[in-house]
Order: sequence, then structure tokens, then C-alpha cells
Amino acid sequence: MPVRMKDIARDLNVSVVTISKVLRNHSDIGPATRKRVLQRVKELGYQPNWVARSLVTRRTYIIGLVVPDLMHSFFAEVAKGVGRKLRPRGYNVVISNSEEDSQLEAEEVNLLLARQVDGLLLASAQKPGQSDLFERIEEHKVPVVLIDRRISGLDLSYVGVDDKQVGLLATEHLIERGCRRIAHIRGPQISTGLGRLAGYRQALSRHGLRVASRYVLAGDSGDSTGYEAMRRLLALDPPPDGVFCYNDPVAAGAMKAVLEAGLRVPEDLAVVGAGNVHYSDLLRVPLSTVDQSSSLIGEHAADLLLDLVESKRPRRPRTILLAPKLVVRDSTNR
Amino acid sequence: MPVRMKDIARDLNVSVVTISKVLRNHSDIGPATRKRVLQRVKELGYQPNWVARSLVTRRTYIIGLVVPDLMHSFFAEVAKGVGRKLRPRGYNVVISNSEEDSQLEAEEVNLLLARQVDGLLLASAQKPGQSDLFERIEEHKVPVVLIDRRISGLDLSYVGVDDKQVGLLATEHLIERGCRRIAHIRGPQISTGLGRLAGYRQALSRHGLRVASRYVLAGDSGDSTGYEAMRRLLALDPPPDGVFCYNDPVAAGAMKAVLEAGLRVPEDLAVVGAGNVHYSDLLRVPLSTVDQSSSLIGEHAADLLLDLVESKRPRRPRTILLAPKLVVRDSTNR
DNA sequence: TTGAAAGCGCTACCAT
DNA sequence: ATGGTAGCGCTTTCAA
Repeated sequence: MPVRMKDIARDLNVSVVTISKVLRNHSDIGPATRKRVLQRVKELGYQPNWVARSLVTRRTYIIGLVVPDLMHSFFAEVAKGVGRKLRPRGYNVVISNSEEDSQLEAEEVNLLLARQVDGLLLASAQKPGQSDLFERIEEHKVPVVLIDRRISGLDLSYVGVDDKQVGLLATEHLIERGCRRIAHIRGPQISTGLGRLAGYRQALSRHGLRVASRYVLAGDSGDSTGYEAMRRLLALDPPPDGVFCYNDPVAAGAMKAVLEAGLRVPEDLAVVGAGNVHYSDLLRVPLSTVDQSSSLIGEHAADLLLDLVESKRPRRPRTILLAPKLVVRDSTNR
Repeated sequence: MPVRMKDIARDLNVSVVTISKVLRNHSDIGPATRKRVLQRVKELGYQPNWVARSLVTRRTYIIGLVVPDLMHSFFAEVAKGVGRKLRPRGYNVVISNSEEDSQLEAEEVNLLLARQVDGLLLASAQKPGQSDLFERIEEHKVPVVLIDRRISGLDLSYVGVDDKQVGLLATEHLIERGCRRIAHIRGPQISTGLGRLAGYRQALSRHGLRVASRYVLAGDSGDSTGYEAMRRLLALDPPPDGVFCYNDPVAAGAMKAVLEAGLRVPEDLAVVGAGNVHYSDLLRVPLSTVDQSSSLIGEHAADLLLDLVESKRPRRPRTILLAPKLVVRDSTNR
């Protein structure tokens, strides 16, 4: 039903090959023929069938982007950055949501591989050594760039921020603002969560503060866990006077719990998040946070991946570490 | 390099057809052969090449989802709902960001059509009659379901809320809370923006309030425009004592402007948004809004589309209108 | 400058 | 129950 090259070729009494060459700006075509072909292509509104083309070229111009949660606007922003770079180059992006589940993630990646994607952008929920996912990717020889989360022991390209630095910046800021009982609501046991935790610990010990383990609570990455964790922290005696949260959604949830308990932010308890998602400025108390230049992460990752995809010979993995930046707002302004 | 059916066939001394049948659970294969095949498939980690399969079946199991802005978490939530329904059925979703630009949107859709997507989910930025986009889609015989925004004059399946009702609910709520000078920060000139505006007007006239045109300001859909628009509203004499905003991001921006001007929400000025995005509860003043069951919209749209895609014979377009629900929080609590 | 032939990896159809 | 043949729409190679 849709127009094929064959149809145009028949109309014009030329071969299919000629059409194909014109459409790909092949040089060895006479100007007259080229013009006739282009004319007819426009008349019929012909569009090449990418499935057929992909089968022979082995290039789909599809990039797979796997994120743990699109609702977390950090990842939406990364996705936007990725799209901004990839679209003008003719690529489409398939976005898969792993829901922070490594099993689901593996299935999604397998599907993407079966679809012959040209490359993979992965904010992985895998714990190290948890699966053979990366071996599969390796086998398929599909280039990968890790985003936001690194996987230890794997020599893959990576774009993200220095997470230890994130933890350091946030925690030292709290210390500098006079907090002395600083809690941390941790993230998952992946590079970001562990790195920020390490930064938190280092900041405390660097300033001679004790790391009280009861002040470190496991959460995961949503605002409801921030809320729950904060309620438990408030029940401690003495409660903390500052908290560094894994990310902004967690911090938003935590802040809600603090205010609900009748305490003031930042006077009674200062709060810092991480990620600088765009609504942080609009929260009950505008949230101090550590900016990760999310859309830049997406753009850099896309660039790195394009380089891998389009270079003929294998290239060494590269790492781009962006410097986190502290953004001070009211939630620590005391 | 990757394993093909041909390889397995050779190993096992059977034909490619046999492999193909086993993998698709075709009935007419002997249990012994089936077992041998499955065994070898597992050993080699074989995965069917979807590109090749698609070329012959004319089904890609890819659905295109076009949204104006992924960063607006309403659409991220819709996308999540869509994915939740489609993934278990073996579909992948290509998400395209049109950035509220109808030109860009048309290009994206064309690319998706060239990719032979099985169906299209479209939150369109097209103004009526603006382009031949829908004719192209029609030609390709690719099923479409419109999301959130309808296009007048087109008989296409649609899932969304009754936008006039959204405007009515929000505005009547403000009236009921004692507001008398009610402003509206409008959205773009598409069904959602126009519908909500109509609801706003109807609510006012129903209660004998004058619709002062200077109280209706054009915005588009982001928080920065909400902020700007609100500053202009506050400069009026008398300023409004209530405002209904096109959506939650606009409302968040508006609220920021109000508070910055030293006024109180809701005492001096009550604010209502629309969309009930998940962080609305966490804003400076928790935001009253009209819920649109965003992820349900995504799920229903996916269902409708699947029905269109998988039914042999053409089906009539269907419309699913979800009832908007008022969510009262502090921003109107007076 | 043009095109005939082969083939990408798979499935549909029809024999056996 | 199994497989040979043809073909999906395109590109690649090579000959004319």
C-alpha cells in the first residue's frame, strides 16, 4: 500500500538501484535522472522503509535509553538532553523504564538488543555482578554509555557527576551553616548512593564530627521514602539538626515530614538534596541542593555514544565527570 | 556475528523453517525436535532479529508516543501509564518530544511512520488545519489515538478529561471560597487551553460575575510564564483575589510571584492549577488543583491503541473522557 | 552513468 | 511433522 522504490522505478522506467542512489545522494547519477526521481518522490510522498534499509545496512538509527524512573525529573531532563543531540542526527530514542528493578532492566535491554539498536544509554539498576547483562551487550557488540550510575569492575564509557563530591559539598555546607547532628537519608546501593554516602562520611570526619549510624537511614529514591525516613529521624533523641538527602524527591518528602511535625526549616532542621530538579525552587521551603547539570549529562552521553557508534574502529571507553555545584536556597539559610 | 536461525539449523540438521516454527510455538513440530531446538537456542543465547521479522510480518511492535514536553511531569506520567500497558504485550515505545512545536512534531511523526511503527499516541501541538500531518498518518493506515488534546474536525480516537469541566470545577471552587475577582492564566490555543478557558467563563457567568478581559492573560504552559503572567496581574488595580491557572507548573510559577510580592496564599490570593502533578503537594503552599488521572489516561490510550492495532477489521474511533476531580489543598483554603 | 544479481534474516505458503 | 521456495524493500557489488 505505501509507495516503494519499485513503484517509482516503474513509473520512470529506471531501475530500483537508481532510485536508491538518488535518495542517498550517490554521486554517479545524471542530473536529469536525479531531478526526475526527486520530482516523483515528492509527488508520491515517498518515504524509505527504514525496516528494510536497516536489515541490509545493519544500522537502525535507534538508540535505547534505559532509566530507572521517568517520573523523576532528573531522568526526564537527561532524556531531553539526549534527544536534543540525537534527533538532529536522525536517530530516534526508545526510552525504557526499568522501575529500579534489575530484572526488568535486563529484559528491556534484551529486547532492545533484539531490535538491533545502534547503541545503548544506560542508567542501570544493576548491582555489580548481579547478572550477565553486560556480557550480552558485549556479545552483540553494541556500544554502551553508562549514565549517572557506574558499575564497578566494568570498563565502560560513563557520564555523570562525582558523587563523593556531591556528598561532600552538601554535608560541608550543612556543617558550615552550624549543623552538628547531621543525618543522611541514603539512596540505593549503587554508585550514586554509595558515593554520596562516602562524601557525607568524609565531610563529617574531616570536621571531627562523629558519624552516628542511627543518623544514617536507608531509603530508596522517592519522596514517600523521604517522608517515612524523616519521621523516623525526628523520633530520635536528640533529633538531627540537618539532613543530607540522596536526591531532591527524597528531600522534598523529608521536608514535608519536618514541617508537618511543626518544626521549622531551616531553623530547627536544615535540608539539602541533590539533583536540582526544576521544581526545587518552588517547594514549601525552596530547597538547597547540589546541581548535577542533568541535561548536560544527557548531551555528553549522546555525544560519546555517537562517537562510538559512528567510528569504524573500536574506541577506548571514556569517562566524563561533571563537577557538581552547590545551589543554596532557603532550606539551609540560617 | 550474532547467532542466526541458519546457524542453529545447520547445527541440528533441520531446516530454518523448523526453527522459526518452534520459536513461534507453531503446533506442527514434533516434541523431540522442539526440545532439541529450544536447547540449542538457549545454549547459544539466540535472539530473533526483529528487524528481519518486521520486514516480513509488517509489524514492528513499536509504538510512537509524541508529547510536547517530557519535563512536564503530567506527560511523564502519561508515558509511564502507556509503558505499563504496552511492555507486557511486547511493545517498545519510542518517545518523541515535540517541544510544543507543530513543525517539529510533524517531522517526528514522519520519521516514526518511516520506521513503520504499529501505532501512534499523540498529544499534538497542531492547531486545526495547520498541516497535512493527519492525512499522512491516514495514508499510512497507522492507527492513532490522541491524548490530552483533541483536534477539532478530526474523527480520531481520543483519551483525556473534559477540559471545560476542569475550568468549571476550578473556578467554581474559587467562587465558593469567596473570591470575586478571579483571573485566569490561559494555556495555548489548543483544545485543553480553550476548554479550560470556556469552563472558567461559564463558571463566572453562571454566578453573575463579570469576565474582565484584563484578568485573562495568555501564557503557555511552563512555570516561568506563570511567574511572568502573575506579576502583570498583581500590577492591576484592583489585583485579583483568585487565579485559575492552565496547569500546575503555571500555578507554581504564579504562586512564586505572589509570595515574592509579599502577599499571602490563599488569604490575599487563592491559586488553583490543573493536572495534580505529584509534587504539587510539596509546593510552598500545597496547591489545590484538578486531577486528570494522568497515568490512567496513558493506560486507557494504550488499550485503545492496542485494540486498533490488533483488530483485523477497521474499528470506529472511540473517545474516553475521564472525569476531572477537584483536589483541595492549602492554596485555596480560606 | 546505469542496472542485474545477490542477499540481509526472517516468515508465508504449499508440498511432501 | 518437516522443509523447499519465494519474497518482504532495500543496499551492495560488479559488470556493462
